[in-house]
Amino acid sequence: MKSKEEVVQEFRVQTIQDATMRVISRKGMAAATIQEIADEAGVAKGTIYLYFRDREELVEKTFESAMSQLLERVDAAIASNDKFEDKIRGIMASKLGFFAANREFFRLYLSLRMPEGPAATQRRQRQHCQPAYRTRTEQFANVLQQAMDRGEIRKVDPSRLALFITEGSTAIILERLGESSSPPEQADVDFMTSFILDGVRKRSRS
Amino acid sequence: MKSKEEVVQEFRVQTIQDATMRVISRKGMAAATIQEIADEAGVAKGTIYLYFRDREELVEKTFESAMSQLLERVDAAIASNDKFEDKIRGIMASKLGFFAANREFFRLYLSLRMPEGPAATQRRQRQHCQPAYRTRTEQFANVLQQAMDRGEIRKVDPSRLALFITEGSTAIILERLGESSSPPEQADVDFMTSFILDGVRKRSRS
Amino acid sequence: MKSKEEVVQEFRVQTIQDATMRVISRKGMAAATIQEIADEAGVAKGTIYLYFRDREELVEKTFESAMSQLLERVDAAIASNDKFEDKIRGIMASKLGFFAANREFFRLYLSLRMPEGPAATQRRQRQHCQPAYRTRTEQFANVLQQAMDRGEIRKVDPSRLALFITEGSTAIILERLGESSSPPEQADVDFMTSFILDGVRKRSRS
Amino acid sequence: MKSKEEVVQEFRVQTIQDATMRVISRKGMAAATIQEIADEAGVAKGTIYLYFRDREELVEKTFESAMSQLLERVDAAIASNDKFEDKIRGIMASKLGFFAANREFFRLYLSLRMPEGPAATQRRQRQHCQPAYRTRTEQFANVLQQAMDRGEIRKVDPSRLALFITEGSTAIILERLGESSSPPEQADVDFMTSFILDGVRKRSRS
DNA sequence: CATGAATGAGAATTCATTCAT
DNA sequence: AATGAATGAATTCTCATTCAT
Repeated sequence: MKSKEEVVQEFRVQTIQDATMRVISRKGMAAATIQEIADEAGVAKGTIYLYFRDREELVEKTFESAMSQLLERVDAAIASNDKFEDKIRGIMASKLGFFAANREFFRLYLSLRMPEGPAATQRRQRQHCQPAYRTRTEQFANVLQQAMDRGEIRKVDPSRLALFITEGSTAIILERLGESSSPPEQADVDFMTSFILDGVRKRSRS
Repeated sequence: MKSKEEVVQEFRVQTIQDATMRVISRKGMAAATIQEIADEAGVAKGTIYLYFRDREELVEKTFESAMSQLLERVDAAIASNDKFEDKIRGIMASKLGFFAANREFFRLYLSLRMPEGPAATQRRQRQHCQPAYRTRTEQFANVLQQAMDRGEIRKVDPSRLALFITEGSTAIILERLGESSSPPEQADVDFMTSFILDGVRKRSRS
Repeated sequence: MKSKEEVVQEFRVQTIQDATMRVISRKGMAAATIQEIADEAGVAKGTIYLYFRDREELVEKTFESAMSQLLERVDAAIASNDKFEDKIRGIMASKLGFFAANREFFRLYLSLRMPEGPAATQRRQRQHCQPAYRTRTEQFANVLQQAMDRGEIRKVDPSRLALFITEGSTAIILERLGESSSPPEQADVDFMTSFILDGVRKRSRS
Repeated sequence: MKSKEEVVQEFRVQTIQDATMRVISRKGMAAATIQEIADEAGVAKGTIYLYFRDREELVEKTFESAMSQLLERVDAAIASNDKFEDKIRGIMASKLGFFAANREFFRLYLSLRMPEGPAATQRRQRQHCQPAYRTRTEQFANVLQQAMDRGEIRKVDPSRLALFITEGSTAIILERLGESSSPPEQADVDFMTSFILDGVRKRSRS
């Protein structure tokens, strides 16, 4: 049972993280200032530092929090007993749906996925965040591995495959977010699933 | 016929752009300062402003310049009379080879591919740069369209397909750059080509 | 007769002042934050403001409170009917003993002795505190004056003399506090007394 | 032979250090902000960082620079072949004269002499500066030691003696600076010299 | 009374850009 | 043309002080 303080605490954290996401979405990672995030959240600058050590932790935690929501969705798709095709379909649909509902998160996602240089002990951002991205890709690689073991798909390097598909689908999402009018989600899910499974080669009779 | 001044001018521009690429590669977009770029190029800070209006234009021009080199390579692959599979193979090989030879460029590429928000009046980056990226993807979409017209591949939305493949293969390159020892380029080219053409579904008899 | 409220009040004030002294001792004047003082005192930040107008008053009152303890000791030595040499000895011993027992106070003492500029509208300190320091030196000047009047010592400017001796002995204390192993208090008391009375000139036969 | 750049460089450094001294004198160590120092020096905030790494280095270098001027004066007095009394007189006169001419420096001197807490990794000030103070006292202790060896003064702990005298005389200077009208320097020099040599005990016939 | 979350003024530092030499 | 010293806007983070609970 949560104490009142904990509830308030969580609410504040959530409010600030939401604001962070919105601001990063609007302005991009580098241009999102603490002041603007504070304004967006409707709190004072100092308040943010009550809940997050510094800018870095704020971004990191915000990312992880949003990411875990995505992972939950994807996990559900993965955990199903569906056959491979349906799993893929489910995963693609999860991603698409999630990002459609959390447009803002997408830019954060992209920002953090991009690796900073090795000597990146710079002002703005370190690498802590990659784990979550890695995790997600590896998790997907596992799904692929299992499908290979069960003979549902061809044997290839599951990591490479996971990467290709993950990023490919991300691009589609990115495109959708930029479009003023996109095709229905289902259409893109179908397109991706079909491409992943069968590629693009024309067959005399499938 | 170029005047001596023009030659010097071009040489300076090239020197500065090369330095820009190296520095962004090393430090990442946000941490690459004009000072460091100037040092790397062996010129004074002020000199950079003789050839580029501001930091933004410098980055943009640098990107476009490098991009056009990539496009040249890819164009060659596209222009060939090869059948679709070989074109894909050629395109993938071009990309892999180019980025392997220009590791530095890759981070710049990633930095700029990421769309900045509409209200992007930030300190360190705006969005002008997308054209070149768009161009490349559309160019690839054309290749796909032609292959569809010739009946070499199934009919799907060529833009979506181009995006998926472009980003998917980019991810593989990114991975390669991060690995201490990668498989031979050829292996990854084969993997990608095969995946693109036939997907991953196991077939009773291919 | 003190009411219960007054007792509680005094207790709080004392607790907070003690904490203040400890924290300033540990961290130095500039780095002693209200938060840390509150933590040390085991009260909430706000509580401090119930008993002290602001940081400045807190430090000032703390200083004066501790100072009055020192004055009490010194007064006892002064009030004795001893001859000058013994008074000096007593005063020196009081100071040494007091600061040895209240190491923490010493840094506060030093911090506040230093005069702040006239336009001292600073963040962390103003000048109000000098009175107590002045008082002590003047009190000592009186002792000297009396000794002069009684013909026990030579006639010189008593204020200058008081200053010189006060600060000189303070330096010895400061040194003692910094040493890992000091000579016995008595040795330093003797040294100082002897120096004050007879100076350092070698005499053929004293 | 100094190049023009070096001259300008030194001039800037000097200008900034002078301003630093004035501001610290006016406002005290803790309240002297970079902005105010910049304003006082008539340069922009950023310019200061062209010549000093950070606030700490600025204060430290300023202190050392001024200190070395004081040391020069004192050295001259020490190096003389005068007998002990005259050396003391010379040293006292040097100090008095120096601080009278550099009133501003005095507060800086006091600020830095005061030890910061052991855990003093704080925002404002570390300890680097103590060496210069130490040096000066030790140097003086050497003078005393030599005088003892030559039998000019009694044998006592030279370090303790040096401390006492150094701080005692500092207090006199401090007092002079605070007075609206002080006695002539010579009077205070005489007073101190006489006190140091002969103490205050009244003698039947000297 | 006591609390401590919230506030926001203020400090240090960085770096793109300008401009006199 | 080239330079690099100077600039100052912008940014992060701290902490004394207030005030609703």
